Amino acid sequence: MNTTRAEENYLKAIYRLTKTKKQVILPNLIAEKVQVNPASVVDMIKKLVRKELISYSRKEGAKLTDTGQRIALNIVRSHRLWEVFLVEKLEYSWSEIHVIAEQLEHIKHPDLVDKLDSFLDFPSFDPHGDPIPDKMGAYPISKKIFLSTLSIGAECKVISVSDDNTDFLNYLEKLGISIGTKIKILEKNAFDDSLSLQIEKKNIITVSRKFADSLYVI
Amino acid sequence: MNTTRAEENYLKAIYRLTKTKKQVILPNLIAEKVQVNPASVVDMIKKLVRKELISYSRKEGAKLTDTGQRIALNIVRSHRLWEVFLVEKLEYSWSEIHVIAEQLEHIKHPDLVDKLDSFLDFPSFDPHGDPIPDKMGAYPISKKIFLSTLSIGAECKVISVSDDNTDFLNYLEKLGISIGTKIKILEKNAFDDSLSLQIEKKNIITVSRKFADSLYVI
DNA sequence: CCAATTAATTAGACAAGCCTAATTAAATAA
DNA sequence: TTATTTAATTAGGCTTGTCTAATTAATTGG
Repeated sequence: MNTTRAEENYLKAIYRLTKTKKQVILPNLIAEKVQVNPASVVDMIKKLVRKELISYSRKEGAKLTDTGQRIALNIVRSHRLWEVFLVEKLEYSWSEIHVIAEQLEHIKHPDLVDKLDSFLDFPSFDPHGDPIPDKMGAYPISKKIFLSTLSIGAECKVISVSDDNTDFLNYLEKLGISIGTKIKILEKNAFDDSLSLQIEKKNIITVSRKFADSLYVI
Repeated sequence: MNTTRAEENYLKAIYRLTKTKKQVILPNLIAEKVQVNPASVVDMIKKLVRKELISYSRKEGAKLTDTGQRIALNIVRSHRLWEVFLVEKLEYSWSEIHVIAEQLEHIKHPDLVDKLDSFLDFPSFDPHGDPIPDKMGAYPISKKIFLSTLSIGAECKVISVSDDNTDFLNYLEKLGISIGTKIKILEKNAFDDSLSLQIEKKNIITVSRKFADSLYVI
C-alpha cells in the first residue's frame, strides 16, 4: 500500500488515540492531534476509508483496518528507533528529538527500519521510555503506572513520558527530571489535585495533575 | 530561508549541472535532471527567481544566487553524509543508497548534518567517491580523471562514479567494479569509442564510451 | 420536550507542483 | 533570407491537502 506523508500522520494519530483514550475517535479529536482543521479531517477520513486503511461511522468513529494498523505501527516503530539513534549516536538531547523523528519516520525503503534496528542493537524502549515494537509488531512488556496514581510517601523512578509536547519536555529538563530520576510524593492537594514532589532527595517542587498524568513511573 | 522539498531538488539539480556541464542552464536541461516536464521547470524557475534563490534569463540561463548556492551545497553535503551513514553503519550496498539519501537529504534541523558529520568522523568522500563539502562549504581537493581519457595499456584504480543512475550502479556491481577496483585498458575501438578492459587482472569486458565517461580513476 | 450549544459535514477556495496542448521565439539549414 | 526545427513559454487543468464559512445533526440543560 502506497501512503503519503499526510496519510501516515493521520494513521499514526488514530493509532495513538486508540491506545491512550478509550473513547470513540471522532474528527475533533483527530484534528487536535494532527493540528489541523476538523473539516480537513473529514476529507482525509473519506480518503482513508476509500483506501481501506480505516473504517468510519459517526457511531463507531474511526478505526484502523488491519492494513492501516500495520502501517501505523511501522511508523511508530520507525519514529522510536530514529529517536534512539538521535540520542545515542548523534548526542541530541531528550527534548529535541521528537520533531526530527517526525520527519525521519516517513523515510521509505525496504529494510531501512530493520537495518536501523539492528544497528542500534534492537532497543526495547525509546529515550522517552516508550516501547518499540519489534519487526513482527510485538511490543516489549512493561508495567507502567502514572505518577498521579501513587499515594503520599511513595517513592518511584521515572520510566517514561506520555507526552511528546516540546514545552513539556523542556519543562522536565528544567526541573532536572529525565528517565531514571527518583521522585518522592510529599503531598497531594485535594483542591486542585496538585502534588508536591521531592526530586532525587533534593529540590521540592509542586506540579499540576496534568503533569502527574503525563509521567510514568515504577 | 524556508525551502520546500521540490525547490531544494531544483536547486540541487542546477548546482550539479553548473558543476558538470559548462553550458548555460536552460529549462530542458533541468527538466531532464529533475525528471519533470519543461513547462513545470518554467513555473519553478519563476518561483525560485521570486525567492531570489536563482537568477534567470534566456541568454544567461539559470544561475544560483549566494543564498541558492548555500542551500544547494547543504543539500549535497547532507546527501553524501547520509550515503556514508547508509553504507558504513547500516551496511547498505553501493547501488541502493542513492534513492534513500534523496529522501534523507531533506530532513531539516539545526546541527543535524553537522552532528551526523561528526558521528561519521568527518569523511571527505562518499561511497561513490564524490567529495563531501565541509561545514564551511569547502571541498576536499582531489584529482579525478575519466577512464575514457586514458590510453591503451594504462592501468588505473576506480575512485569515483559520475552517475547516480541505479541501472549503471547495478551494472557496475554485476561487473564486479567498485571504488578501488583496478582496471587495465586493453583496446580502444575507433569505430564507436568502445573500450576493452581487464578487471583486477582477471575478466575482460567491453564497455561503451558513455560507460568510460562515467568512471573516474586515478 | 424544546432551546441552546457543540460537533460533524458540506461547499467553495486556494497554494503547490505537476501535466498537456497551444503558441511564440530562436537557431539552423537550405 | 526564408523555411524548418527545436526550445521556451503560456494557457488551462488536475490532485493533494489545507482553509473558512455555511449548514446539518446531536447532545444537553432547563
